[in-house]
Amino acid sequence: MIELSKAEFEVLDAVWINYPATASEVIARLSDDKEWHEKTIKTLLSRLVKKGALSFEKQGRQYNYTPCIAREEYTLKESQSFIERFFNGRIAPLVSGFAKSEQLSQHDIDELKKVIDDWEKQQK
Amino acid sequence: MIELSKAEFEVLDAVWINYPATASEVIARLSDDKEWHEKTIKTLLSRLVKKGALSFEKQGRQYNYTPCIAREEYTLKESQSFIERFFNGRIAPLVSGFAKSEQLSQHDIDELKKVIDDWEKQQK
DNA sequence: ATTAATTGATTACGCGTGTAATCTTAAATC
DNA sequence: GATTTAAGATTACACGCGTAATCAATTAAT
Repeated sequence: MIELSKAEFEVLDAVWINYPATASEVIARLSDDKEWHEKTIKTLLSRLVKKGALSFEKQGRQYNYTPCIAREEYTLKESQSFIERFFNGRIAPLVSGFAKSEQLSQHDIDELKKVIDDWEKQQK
Repeated sequence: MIELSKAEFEVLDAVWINYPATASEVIARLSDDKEWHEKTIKTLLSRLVKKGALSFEKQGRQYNYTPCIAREEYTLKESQSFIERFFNGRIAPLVSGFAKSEQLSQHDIDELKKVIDDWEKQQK
């Protein structure tokens, strides 16, 4: 699995919004939330390329970056390893922890029910 | 929030099994799964103390370590920040990702249903 | 055609982490 | 009491990461 740092993931996340994307586009997308210097973001883009998380094509003197993995795929892997580390690979204890600490809203519950519903239909 | 590295968490996890625990006990508990040198584990114990995750009492020339936080508390915080980073703070998409990729067993579903059930009883 | 601007490449640097080795001191043994 | 042992304290060291600054080269502007 490609291992990304926190900052790298946030940059990749900005690329996933819409791609291919140039460095300046990514910088623009991040400028609202982050106080990152332009240089910092470019460093992170390079590191993402080096790690094989982004590819690029030259377009004039700029690069057009494209993710090499889908967000869903990446977050699934991360979720798996997270749940493995903290909950022995079982997902219910995580949800249960949220429930116990009042972190679940009715909306969350409805969504979870739907996920379960869909799963059961799928099974049949 | 106390920030622990991966290795630090694994050592703390070995203390949570049963405490207070001496360094040698922790080393023994970890010896099955990990190839860590005794010195490495002692370094990690010290760092956990320094970070405020463990306290200790001298017992002869040994230390008796005790966690300063409950496992549930720590994993809840970690879960929150994980879900925040990857799923915008919503838990259902995580579960949904597992479902879509065939990572859920009937057993998981049953557990999840129970969590939901308990939550709803609690609500009423 | 020069010059200015901008892009990516390269270099920088302190801190945390994984992974111990060495030092110091106090307890256990002879 | 002297010596060995073993526990924690201190030191080490390379690599990744956050956070850029500087360098080199190419395009845009004048």
